[in-house]
Amino acid sequence: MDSPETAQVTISTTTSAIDSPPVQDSPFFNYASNLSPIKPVKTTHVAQISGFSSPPIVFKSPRTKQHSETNVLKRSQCLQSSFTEASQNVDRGNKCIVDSGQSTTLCQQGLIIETQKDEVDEFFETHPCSSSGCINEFLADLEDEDCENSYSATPSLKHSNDALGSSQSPSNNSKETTLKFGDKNGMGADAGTELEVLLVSLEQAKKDIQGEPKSDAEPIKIEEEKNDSEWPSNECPNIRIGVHVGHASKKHECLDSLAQSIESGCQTDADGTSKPLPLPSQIAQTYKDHSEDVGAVSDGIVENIVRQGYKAFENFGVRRRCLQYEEAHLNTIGDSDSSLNLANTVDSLELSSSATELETSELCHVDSKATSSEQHIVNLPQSTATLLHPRYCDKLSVLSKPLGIGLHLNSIVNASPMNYTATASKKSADQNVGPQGMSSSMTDYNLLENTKSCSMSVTTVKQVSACDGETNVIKALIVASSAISELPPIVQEHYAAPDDNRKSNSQNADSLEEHDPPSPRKKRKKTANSVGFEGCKRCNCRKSKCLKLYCDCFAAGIYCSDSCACQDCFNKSEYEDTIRETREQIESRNPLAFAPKIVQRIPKLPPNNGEDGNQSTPSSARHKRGCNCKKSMCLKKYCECYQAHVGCSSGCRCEGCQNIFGKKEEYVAMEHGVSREMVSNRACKELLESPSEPDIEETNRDSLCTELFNPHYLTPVTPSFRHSDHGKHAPKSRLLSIRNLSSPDDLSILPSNEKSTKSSPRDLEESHILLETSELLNECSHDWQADYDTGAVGSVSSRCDVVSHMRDLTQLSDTPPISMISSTLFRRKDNRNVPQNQLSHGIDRLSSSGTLQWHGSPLTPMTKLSGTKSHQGHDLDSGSGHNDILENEMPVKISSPNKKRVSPPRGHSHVRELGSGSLGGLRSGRKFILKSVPSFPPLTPCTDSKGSTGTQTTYKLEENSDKK
DNA sequence: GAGTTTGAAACT
DNA sequence: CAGTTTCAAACTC
Repeated sequence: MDSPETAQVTISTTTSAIDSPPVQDSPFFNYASNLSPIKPVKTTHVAQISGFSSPPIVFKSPRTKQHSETNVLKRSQCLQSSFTEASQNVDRGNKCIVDSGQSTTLCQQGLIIETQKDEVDEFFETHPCSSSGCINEFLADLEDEDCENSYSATPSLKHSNDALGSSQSPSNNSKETTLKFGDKNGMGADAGTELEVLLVSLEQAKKDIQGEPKSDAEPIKIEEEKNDSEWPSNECPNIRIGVHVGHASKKHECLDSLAQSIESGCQTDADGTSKPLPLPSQIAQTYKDHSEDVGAVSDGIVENIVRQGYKAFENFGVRRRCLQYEEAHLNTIGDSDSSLNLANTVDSLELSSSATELETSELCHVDSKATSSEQHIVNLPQSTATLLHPRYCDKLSVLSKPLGIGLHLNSIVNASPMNYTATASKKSADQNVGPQGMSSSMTDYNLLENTKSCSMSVTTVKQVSACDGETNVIKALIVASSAISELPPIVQEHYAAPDDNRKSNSQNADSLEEHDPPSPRKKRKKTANSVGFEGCKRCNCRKSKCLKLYCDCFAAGIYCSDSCACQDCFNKSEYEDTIRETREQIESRNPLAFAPKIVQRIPKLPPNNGEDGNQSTPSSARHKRGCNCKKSMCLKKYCECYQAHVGCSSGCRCEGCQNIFGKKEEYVAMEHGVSREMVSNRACKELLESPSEPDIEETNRDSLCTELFNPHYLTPVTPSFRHSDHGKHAPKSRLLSIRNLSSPDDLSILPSNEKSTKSSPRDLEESHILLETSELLNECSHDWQADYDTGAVGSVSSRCDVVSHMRDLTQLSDTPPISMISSTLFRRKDNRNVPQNQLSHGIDRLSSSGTLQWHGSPLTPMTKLSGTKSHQGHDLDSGSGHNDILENEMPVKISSPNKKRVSPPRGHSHVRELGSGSLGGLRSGRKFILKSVPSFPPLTPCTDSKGSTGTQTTYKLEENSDKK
C-alpha cells in the first residue's frame, strides 16, 4: 500500500512471467494445437487467454472426483494460515486497523460484494497468470512480511490495503462513510473490504476479549461446538456447502487458527496499536444474544468472526486457488523455472482445497492433470463461490467465458426452469471443467448460467447484506448453498470418476463399459432422471455411433462417458482420429455444425416482463437458427429453444409458438419496436423526420431522443440497423455488429447491398455518442462489473445505470454497441489517455492489458476479429481489451429478414464476407471475413476425462485485405 | 419399460 | 433447395 512501486514491480514481473510463456505451450494447449490444424488462431486465443487461462483449469472435470479429500486438511491449514497471516498482518500493520463502523456501513450499502468483484478483477488483471514466483511471493508476503509489505507485494493486495487505508482514515476521522473501494480504475478492493469486515470483527473481538480475557481460549471451542450443532441444525443441510467453508473437516484447526489470530489480535490491541472501535451492529447483536454469559459473549463474537473470517478468507483462499491454479497453468505452460514454483504451487493448491471443497468439489473440478501435466488440481468450489460471491461469479463467468462463444444446444442442461439456477451453476461447474477444453458450445451457456446464477445469488447476498449485515449474509449464503444443494446426484456420479489419469481413466471407463455395459435403457433412465442437472449430455445413441450430430455428446464436442448408454460408441478418446475426421466431414457440410446454437441477443423484453423464463434464463439468448416446431408449440423439449430456455425469435419457423421463454411473435414485435428505439441521436432525428416512419412520430419523441443515450439504444447506431429499419421493417439485421459477425448466419442474412458500408457522417456523431458512453463506462466500469455479476441492470449510481444497460447489451447480449464502442472509442480515446484496457475492463471486466481477457477458448468456435488490429491500441496477441470483447462476445445475431430459417451456409466456403456496414470496425471501410477454422480442440469429456476429441471450428473474423 | 411423438440431422 | 429418411431424445402410457 505504501509501496506502490513495489506493487508495480510485482505486476510487471507477473505480467512478464505471464506473457512470456505462451499459453499454447501448455500441454493442454499443445495437445489442442497439435490436433488443431489452425494453430494461429488458437495461438492467438491462447496467448490472450493466458492471463486467464485458468478457467479450463479451474473447473475441473465434474466427473472427476479430485483429490479433494486429501486436500481437506491442507486446505484447512491454508485457511488457517491465511487467517492467521491476515490477522498477524493486521495486527502488525497499524494501518490495517479498520473502523468497524465503516465496514458496517459498507455492508449496509451492499458495497462489499460489488467492490469485491472489482478487486477480483483487478486481482486477475494483475495476477492473471500469476507466475509462480509471484504467487509464492504473494504467499510469502502474507506470511513473512508485515501488512504493509505484503499488501504492496501484489496489486490486489495493495488494493486491499488501499481500501483498508482509505477506510482507515475514515475510521480515524469518522467522517467518510464510504470507502474508496473502486479506485479510478474501477478496480475495487473487495479483498480489502472483505478483509476489512473481518478485521472489524477481529478488532471487535479483540476488544471484547480484552475486556474478558478469560474467554480467549474457550470461545473457540464453544464456537466449534456451536458450529457443529448450529449448522447442521439449519433447515438446509446444504448450508454446509455454502457456509461451511472450511468447517467441514478441519474446523478445529481453523478455529484454532482463528482463535490464535484473535488472540494475537488482542495482544496487538493490548499494545495499543488499535483504537477503540465501535461494535459492528451484527457483532453487537451477537454480543447481545450471548451477553448472558461471558463465554457466550466471546463465543458469539468469535463465531461472527469465524464466520466472517471464513468467508473472507475463503474468498482469499479462492483467490489464491485461482492464482495458484493460474500459476499451475503457467507452470503447465512449461515455465522452466516452474519446478520450484510448481512445488509451491502444488502445495498451495493442495492447501487451497478445503473441506468445504470436499463438499463442493463435486461442483467444480479442475483437473490439472487432465489439463496437462502432473500438476495438482485446483478444486475451486465454483458453485459455492459462484453462488456465494460475486467475485467468484465474476471469475467464474470470466473463466467460463473464454471457453466458448455460444452454447451448443447439445450442451444445454436439460433442467427444468425451476432448477435452472442450481442446475446452471452445477452444470457450469461440470462443463467448465475440462482442461482439455470443453466444447465451446457449452461454455457460453455456462457463462450465462454462471452469470445468471451468480447474479441471483449475488443479488440475494447483496440485498441481504445491505439489509442486515452478517446474519443476512449468512442467510444469503444459505440460500446460495441451498441452490447448490439442489444439485443432482448425477453430478456426483460424474465426479466419481477421477480425472487423474485421463487416458487411463478413459480406458478404464471403456473397459468398464465393455465389461459391464449398462443397459441402455437403464442408463437412459438414469439420464432422464438426472437430466436437469447433468452438466454433460449423455447420449443413448444406437446407430449413429455417436459420430453424428444426433449424438449430443458428439455435437457438444465432448466424449461420451461411461454414463452414456450409447452403443458402438466411437466418440471416445481412442477414436480421436475417427472423431476428427467425422467432425471435419460434418463441418465440411456445415461449418457451423458445431457452433453454439444458443447465442446472446439483446434483451428484447423489458426487464419487468415478468416471465419466469426470462428470469431464469439469459433473456437475451436465442437459438441461433431457431426452431422448427410444428406440433410442440415450443412448449416441450422437442423445441430446441425451449430446451435451451430461450425464447423463440424471428429466426424460428415454429408454428403456434407458445414458448414460455418468449414467443416468436413477441420477439418479432419487440425486435421491431426496440430497433426503432435504438437509434442514435442523428438516426433518431432522421427517423422522426422520416415519412417512412410515421408511427415513430406518434411515439414520444422526447423519450426517444432521451433513449438515445441509453446504451441500449446505441446499438441501432449501426448502419445496418438503419438500413434494416428503413428497409422492410423486418427484424432483419436489427443489430449487426462485429459481434454479430461471429455468425456466418448473420452474414448470410444480410443482403450484400446492406452489407456494404455506408459510412456516413452519422458515424461520427454516433461515435461521439459512443465516446460519451465510453466515458461513462470508464467511470462506471466498476459498477459494470457489479451489474454484470448480479445481472441487475440497476447499479449504484444512476449514471451507471446507463452503463449497466449497456453492459447488459454487451455482456449478455449482442454487444454491438460495446464492440463498436470498443473499436471506435479506443481508437479515439487512446490518445486521450483513456486507458483502453480500462474501458475494456469496464466493459469486459477482465479485459486488461493483455492479461485477463475473455477469450474464446481455442477449443471453442469463436469469432475472432483478428483483422481489427487498428482498433486496438495493442496488438492482437496482447489481447487488448476490446478485441477480446469482440472475441468473447459470442452473441450471434441471427435474424432472418424473411423469417426463413437461417441455416449455416451449405456447401458454402468457410469464408464469409462481412458487410462493413454492420460492423463498428467496418466504419473504417474494413471488410471482415468470417472464417470457419476447423480445429481440433481437445474436447472435454464432461465427466470422465477421456481426453479430447474431435475437431472444433473456430470462427475467425479476419479483415479482408481486399477492400471494396 | 415399451411404444409413440417429435424435430433435428442427414440424406437424396 | 426441398423433400425424405434417419435418428435419438422427449414424451406417453
